[in-house]
Amino acid sequence: MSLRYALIALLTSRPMTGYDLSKSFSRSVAHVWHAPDSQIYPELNRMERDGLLDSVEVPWGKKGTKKEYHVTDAGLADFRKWMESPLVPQRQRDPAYLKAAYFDFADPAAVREQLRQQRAYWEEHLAMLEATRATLVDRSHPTLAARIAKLSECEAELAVRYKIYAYDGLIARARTELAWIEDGFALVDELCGPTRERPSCRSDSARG
Amino acid sequence: MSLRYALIALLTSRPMTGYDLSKSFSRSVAHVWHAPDSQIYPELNRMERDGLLDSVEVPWGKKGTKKEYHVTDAGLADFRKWMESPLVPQRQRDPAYLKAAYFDFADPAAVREQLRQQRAYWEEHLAMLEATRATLVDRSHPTLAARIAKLSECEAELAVRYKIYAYDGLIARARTELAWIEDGFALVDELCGPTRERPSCRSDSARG
DNA sequence: ACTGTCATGTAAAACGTTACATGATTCT
DNA sequence: AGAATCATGTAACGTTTTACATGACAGT
Repeated sequence: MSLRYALIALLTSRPMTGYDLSKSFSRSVAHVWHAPDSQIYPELNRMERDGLLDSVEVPWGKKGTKKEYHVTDAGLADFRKWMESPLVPQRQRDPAYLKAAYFDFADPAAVREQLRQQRAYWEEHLAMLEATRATLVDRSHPTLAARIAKLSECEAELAVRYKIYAYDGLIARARTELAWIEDGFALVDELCGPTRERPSCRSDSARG
Repeated sequence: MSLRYALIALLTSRPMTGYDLSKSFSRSVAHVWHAPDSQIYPELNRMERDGLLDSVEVPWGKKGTKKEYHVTDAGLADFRKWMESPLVPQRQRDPAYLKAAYFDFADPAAVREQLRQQRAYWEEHLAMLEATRATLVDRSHPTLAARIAKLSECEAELAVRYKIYAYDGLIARARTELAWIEDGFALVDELCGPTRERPSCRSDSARG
């Protein structure tokens, strides 16, 4: 159901086609809520059917047309209702922690390799979050710019600050993950030795 | 697919019935991977069909029987293969951050209420994680105790330390969330004032 | 007899992923 | 002419949630 509200959130800045949305999505909302194109188009159709969106056919080139969606009053009301409704706490679901709890079943070499991959992923993710945060601070982020163009300076300040706040949370989370991964390297070194592939006490009984 | 490996992980400590598993689940693995009973029983059947588990019928009371599952060699091999295979990075999917980015669409009062609920949830979750971590440190955690009973002291040390490591990560994450929530309170106070329900600049144009 | 725990699911719907499928337009 | 981008999906499959459903056993 959050996909629906992520789409409304984007469409409050300006009307967009499904294609625009799927592009904007990957540049902003996807950082908090990933969705592929194949989920976006059908959801847009359902939202229009449910009266949350209207669409206008816009000519495109000589023969083609595209559908530009905009949020209806009902859609905006629904979005506000969701925004003010209590959040159901997220269920934990993270394979990385599940694996970490059972690292003793894997080779130290495999453990280190996974930690390296996780570190690479989170470092890249963090860099992207910080870059995006910077475009919010200087208000050059396209979706944000489109949104605040319609607002007073004071309202714009609110919109910007909350977006920065969300990214600060994501950045803090990424840093926490990276610190945990570094602890993982230290732990493997301590338990298995920095060079040996296996701890000296390791026997087959623990592995079969 | 992680449900399957979470179940094997639990069953490596001792054979269990579906009921045992669903109880153990909520006391340990559910902290990293939630699953309801209705998902566990069918998955166990599929895993037995796939040769990852064997089951023996155990009499229960006068007439009843129950099925006790244990991991097969194929199951253990599959688990290890998964343990050593690269992790696909998790897609971000967190409604809390999506909402936070659009807090300007909600009443400050509603925002504060949601922050309070989130804080209550994470404080409780953190307390549970710390309590569980303590039972790992003193080795009184039932599933862990069953597991390490079969291991040498040195192997047990490995198993225990990695589990503590996983909980340390979850605890760090919970603290990061709580710090972010506190920042949220401070931000709402700054932008909307500590007592007023709305920022002075607020007009209808930003809300419809 | 009643309550709580043990025991095991089914069914339907919602949600999400992956692969496939097609064609027009714009830029170089 | 070819490549990149714009545009819009369908189909099949797998996962997850929610609600429902049933009954035996153990302790008071």
